[in-house]
Formats: sequence, C-alpha cells, structure tokens
Amino acid sequence: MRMNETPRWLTPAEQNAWRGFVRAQEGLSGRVSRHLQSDSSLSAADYAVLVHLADAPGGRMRSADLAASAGWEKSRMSHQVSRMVERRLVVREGCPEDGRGAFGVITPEGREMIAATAPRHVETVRRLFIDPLTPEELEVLTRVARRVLEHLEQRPM
Amino acid sequence: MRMNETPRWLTPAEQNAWRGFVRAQEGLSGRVSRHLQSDSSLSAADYAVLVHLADAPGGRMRSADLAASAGWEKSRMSHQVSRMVERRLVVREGCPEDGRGAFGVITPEGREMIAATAPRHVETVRRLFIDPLTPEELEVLTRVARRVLEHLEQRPM
DNA sequence: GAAGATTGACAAATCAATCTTG
DNA sequence: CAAGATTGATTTGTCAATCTTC
Repeated sequence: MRMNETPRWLTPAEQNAWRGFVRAQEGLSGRVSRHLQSDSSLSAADYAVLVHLADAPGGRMRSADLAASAGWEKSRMSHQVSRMVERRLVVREGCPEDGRGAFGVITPEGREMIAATAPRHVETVRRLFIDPLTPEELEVLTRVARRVLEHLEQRPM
Repeated sequence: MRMNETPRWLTPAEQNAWRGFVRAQEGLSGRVSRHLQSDSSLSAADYAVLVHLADAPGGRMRSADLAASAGWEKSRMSHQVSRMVERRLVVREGCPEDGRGAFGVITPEGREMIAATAPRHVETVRRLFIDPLTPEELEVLTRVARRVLEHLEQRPM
C-alpha cells in the first residue's frame, strides 16, 4: 500500500491546469444549461438526448447505444428517457429481433423542440466557448480531450 | 429577435472540441470522484471544501468566500456544509464583527480526513490527467481555462 | 446465468423563498 | 430595504437490486 512514500504533490502549474479545466467546463456547462432552460425549457441532458436521436436513422436508438453516445451510465439514461417520455419528447419501443432490447424514439414534438432550440443553443456555445479561443487552442483542446478519454477507457473502473 | 437568420452551425471540428471538452471533464471528474469515494468516503465536493478550509488561516472561511473559492452558488455550499457538519468534518461559527456573517471551520477530524486522503487523490489526478498530457498541452489548457472563465465573468447571467 | 434494460432508494444540485442583521 | 446566509421544494444523478429474455 506504499503508505510511507512521500506523495508527488501537484506543482502549482499542475494544480492550476486541473482546477482550471474542471471549473471552466463546469462554468461553461452551467451557463449553457441555464440559457437552454430559459430559452426552451429543455435541460442540457434533454438536448443531448434529442440531438443524438434526431441524428440517428429512424430517429431511434437502442438504450445502451444512446447511453454510450452521451457517455452516460445506462441507468441515468433510462431515468432521463422516462422523464422525456412524460413530456412526449420521446417514446419507448420494443425491439423485434431481441425481446430484451428497447428503443428510444424521438417524437415529432421532440423534433420540433430541438429544431426550435438548436439555433440559439449553438449561438450560445459559439459565444461562450468558440469565440474566445483561437483555432490552435481549439485544436489542442480536441486532441487533449481525445487523449484523456482514451486513457480513461483503457483503465477500467 | 433575428428569427429568420440562418444560424452559424458549428463545424465538425468545433463540435468535436465542445463535446470532447465537456465529456473529457465529466469523465475525469466522475472517475476521480469514484476513486475518492471508495478510498475515503469523501465526495469530490467534500474534498474541495476541506482543501480550501485547510489552506485558509485558522482553517476558517466566510460562507460567501468559501463558495466563491470553489466557484459554487452560495446555496449549494450551504447545503454541502450542512451535510459535512453532520459528519463532523466542519463546524459553523458566527462572525463577531458582522452578525449576519458565518464561518465554516474545519475540525480536527476534517484535517485528519484530508491528510489521509490527499496522497491517493493526487496520485489519481496525476495518473488520469497530468501523465497523459505534455507540458505544452497543460499550459495551453491552463490558458484556455483562464480565458474561458474571464469571458464568463464578464457576461452576467 | 449473463445480457439488456428499468426501478427504487438515496445523495446531491438548483431555484426561489425566507430569515436575520446592517 | 440590501447584504449575508440558510432553507425547502423540486429535479437530477448514482448505486445497487430487480426483472425479463437470451
């Protein structure tokens, strides 16, 4: 358990990177969510689900795929979809080939909602995230994100 | 309201940057939280509060400062502190100069907790976040985070 | 019994409303 | 009545347990 080794503390620069990274994303997501909510009564979670479904062929996806595409736990997606079903943004349908499977399917109301919301949402993201950064910074960020995500996937738990 | 302008959609590269940024941070924070939780029964939020208090003179901070230092809403911090008071990690104390004010003060138990937890936590952050990135990337990330945060602060709401 | 998915109980975050002192 | 802070109601997320089909 290596209890008696001196830990390698983070340098101030490393701390700034870590805390800044976390806080910048939390701040951004929070702000974007509030804009979304007040413009459209959609949460960021609602929006994410609708985007993925709208892009999918037939407006439908298997639960597990939908969860994976958003990077969420299955149970989180299931709760989310349940709430969206109540608001008629989505419906559930069984899977003919595999009786265990289930589809989430976007409704016409869901499509209307996202069509009406997307333009302002995109503007918000552009204004708060894209605009203040240079193209090079965006590129680095993309690389970094990909690397971090791959690294996480390689390490189970 | 500019309803009939065609919105400037995000390019694929811009989408990747935005989604990647959000997902990388969510993935990282989630993983780090779970490590923390299983190692120590502290949540990431608990840890953040304890770190700030432990660093502060007298192990104490005014509620508003504590909230600001974590970048949280006051009410979130208040709920968080209440839960931590129940677990004896923190106590509340009144402010002599200003009767409205309140301090959060770390307890000896709180200090023990964080001292015991910090080494493994730091290792986790290093392994998952610092190690897979180059120093240049960390630097860019820090700059980007600072810029984004400043940009957010300038725009109220 | 394992895969696919949902449920229920609980913990945490958000928002508006409230309380108290200046 | 404004500032500092907390509370309560509601929504959202997490974890373990369950249900059903393969």
